[in-house]
This record gives sequence, C-alpha cells and structure tokens, in this order.
Amino acid sequence: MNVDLQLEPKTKRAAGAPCCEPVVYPDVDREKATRLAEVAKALGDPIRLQLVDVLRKHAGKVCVCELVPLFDVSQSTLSHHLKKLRDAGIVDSERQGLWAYYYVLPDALDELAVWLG
Amino acid sequence: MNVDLQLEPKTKRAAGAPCCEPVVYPDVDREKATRLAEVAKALGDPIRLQLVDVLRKHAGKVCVCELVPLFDVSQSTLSHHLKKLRDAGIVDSERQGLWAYYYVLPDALDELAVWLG
DNA sequence: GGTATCTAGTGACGAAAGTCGATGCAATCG
DNA sequence: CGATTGCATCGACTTTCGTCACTAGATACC
Repeated sequence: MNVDLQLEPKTKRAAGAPCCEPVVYPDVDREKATRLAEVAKALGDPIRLQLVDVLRKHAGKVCVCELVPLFDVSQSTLSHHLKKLRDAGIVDSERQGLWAYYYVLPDALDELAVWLG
Repeated sequence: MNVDLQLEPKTKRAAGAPCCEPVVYPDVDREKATRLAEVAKALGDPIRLQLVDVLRKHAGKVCVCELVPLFDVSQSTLSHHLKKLRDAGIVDSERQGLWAYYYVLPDALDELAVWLG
C-alpha cells in the first residue's frame, strides 16, 4: 500500500510544452461529491458538530429545550443550526405537543464515514 | 442499542416552570469539536472533497498541473482550495523544481472518521 | 541575460453563513 | 377565552466563502 511511485522529476520540457498530462481522475463523481460535501459542510460548525454528537450519544430522541442550555447561543440561532442539520438529512425532528424532539438519521453520516474509509 | 427511552411526554407543568432540565451533555468538548468541525468544513466543498478523493486514491504525490485540468475552475481558485486543505491539515505539499506535489496527511481524516464511528 | 512556465498570492465582488432580536404559530394551561 | 410556553421563521447585520483576473516569485530553458 502507498506505493509512492517515484515522482518522475519532470525535468523534461519545461518550456514549450504542457508540463504533463492529467493521469489521475476523481473516483467519486461530482454528484456524489456534492452530496458528501453537503453533509461535511453541515458538520463544519462546532455547534452543529456538538449537536450531532449529543444526539448520537444519547439513545432516543432529545427535546430542544434540553439542547438550548448546552450552548452559548440564542434559541433562534440553535433552531437555525438544527434546520441546517435537517436540510442535510443528518437529523430529523418530531413534534410532541408543545415540544420538539430531534434524533439522528444515521445514513448520511454513514455515507461520509464509508468514504473516509 | 438505541434503547429509545420512552420520551416522557412532559405534559407536566407547561405553564409556570421550565419544561425540563438539561440531561444530556456533549461528549466531545468544545476544543475537539472545533478541530473536527474545521476538518469537516474543509471537506464541505465539492471541489475540495474531490481533490482529497483524488489525492487519497492515488498512491504517492500528485502534481498540481495534473489537478488543474480535472476541474472547471481557474488555476488560482484551485490553488485557493488547496490552501484551505493545507490550513486544515488534510494535505501538505512539496516543491520539486517548478512543480508542486500534493499529498494527504491521513491523521486529520482519521480523527474525523473515528468520531463518525 | 532574457524569456517562458508553474504556482501562490492579492484585490475585488457577489453570495452565503452565523448571529441576534422580534415576531408568528400551535398547543397547553387556567 | 385569554395568557403562556416552546419552537420556527423573518429581517437585519457582519463576517466568511468561492470565484476570477491580475500580478509576483521562483525555476528552467535557450
């Protein structure tokens, strides 16, 4: 593994011709890259990442009113972050009377985990 | 696993008292969350994610001149994306004469993969 | 030395993100 | 019914992002 092919120094023809032909190609197509990047972007904020961490580690569903006091941001900001996570398909919510309960949808995170290998 | 503890409906005291006490806490501290989010954010763009994909799948180091033609953006934009990946500690580069070769530093991605479980 | 080539950096600019306070909307309580 | 509570949404603001054309440095060829 990691053959480290010896990096041909490419001292050939620096002037007059293109330095090299593209010999490597993406393994994930643009569509899948866009989807994975969407999930990664949703995790790209410390608050959202901690939100997901809380929801994942806590079996079952968690009331928003328990989440708000854990972070130093306003309730509306937290709601905004939760919406981002919902839009990315990382979590979903369920209303129960006056309260809203959030939980993780594992598929999105799994897909990213698989790509990370 | 995933006990789904039965979500006490909380019909108790909706008026006059806080709905509930916070009973869940983040498992990753803010510092680690910030670090993980930084890596995730760097992967939160389709071009950067594909760049990492190319560099990971390709054993060894890849010349920038091979990367540029793979994407429909200008050379300066690609250089900007590579810098973001460098700043996040996901890749590093090495100059060899006129060319620059990029390669993946696996630790950052591994840390994220471990968190994803 | 002069010129061509490859890559990084700069400046600019529209788009998007993160934040807050204020408001809206359902549902519940009294 | 009216008041209150929990959450989502809106409007505004500042900051960051993605992109490009242009420029600057360094290196290699002639």
